[in-house]
Amino acid sequence: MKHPDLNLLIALDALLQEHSVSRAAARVGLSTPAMSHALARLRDQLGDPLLVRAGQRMVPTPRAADLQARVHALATEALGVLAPAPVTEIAKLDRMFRILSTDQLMTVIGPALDRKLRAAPNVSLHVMPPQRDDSVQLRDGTIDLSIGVYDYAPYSDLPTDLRIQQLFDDHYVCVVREDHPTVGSSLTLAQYAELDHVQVAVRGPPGGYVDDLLAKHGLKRRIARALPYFLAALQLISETDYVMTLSVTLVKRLAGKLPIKSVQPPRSLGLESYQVSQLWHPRNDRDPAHRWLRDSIAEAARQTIRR
DNA sequence: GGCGCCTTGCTTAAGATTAA
DNA sequence: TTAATCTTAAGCAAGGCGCC
Repeated sequence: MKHPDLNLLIALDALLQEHSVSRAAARVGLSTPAMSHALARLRDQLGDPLLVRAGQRMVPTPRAADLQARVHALATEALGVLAPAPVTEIAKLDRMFRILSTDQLMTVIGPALDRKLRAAPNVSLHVMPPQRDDSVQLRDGTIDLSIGVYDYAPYSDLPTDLRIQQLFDDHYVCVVREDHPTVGSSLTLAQYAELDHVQVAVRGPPGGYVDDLLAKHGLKRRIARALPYFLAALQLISETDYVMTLSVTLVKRLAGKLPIKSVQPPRSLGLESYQVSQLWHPRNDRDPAHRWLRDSIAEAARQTIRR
């Protein structure tokens, strides 16, 4: 099926608005002959002269006069569809963003992010726990953005169709209750392995990175309690003799708010630092509102870590 | 006759189609 | 996939038409 040339719709609109080939040409950025050719094609296609000479002027035929309002509405709509997305006024933005993040990261950057988001009073934020594989929901559009640690499996081979931006570097520290009966300011590897552990297992069953490192030393720890939330885990730590290994930025953020103390993990364990990043689907790359959200998160992270 | 506007013929470039 | 060919639309130059 041969489709009509929709450029002719724009040309016809200009001709019916201007009642002049030369002015219509100037209006759409064509030469006069080019517009004249377009008028000839329109005449041929519609079987009507559309504009006819009346002295030095061109006047519309009844058919053209009848089409004028419809053509103008269609041309305006078409140009609107093809125009670049309007610049978003953040203060007037009315939208809900859905992001995946742990309570740990929201505790660290949440207050600073909230201050940023207040620039858009009608923006709301729905934070949900991370999934086994965040990329699924990023791809299908059910979430807008994911914040987390993506430099380990299953994300070490991050799909190339997703965008990632590093937010800040973090490393591990151990915490026990302030008046723990056996733990001082540091831990030996043997002591670390002997203690009962609390682990926050957000994405799946307990175990993982720390256990893999212990296994290299022929050691194994007992995970006495596995919880989905960091704050609940820390509350538990403050009232028991368990030990927990977690983000130093979270521990700093909560300093003085819980009766816990941070303890150097055993150096020989080989815990490495890691990067916290935000992840999104490229369909949102050029969405001004989404870009504003990403910039707000990045700036909130910078402000929080600078402290 | 001069001027302004539109049309027409020709050339060129870009995109589409077809064949190898 | 590439090259050749065809089609289409734009611009340039020139001519036609109507008015003053």
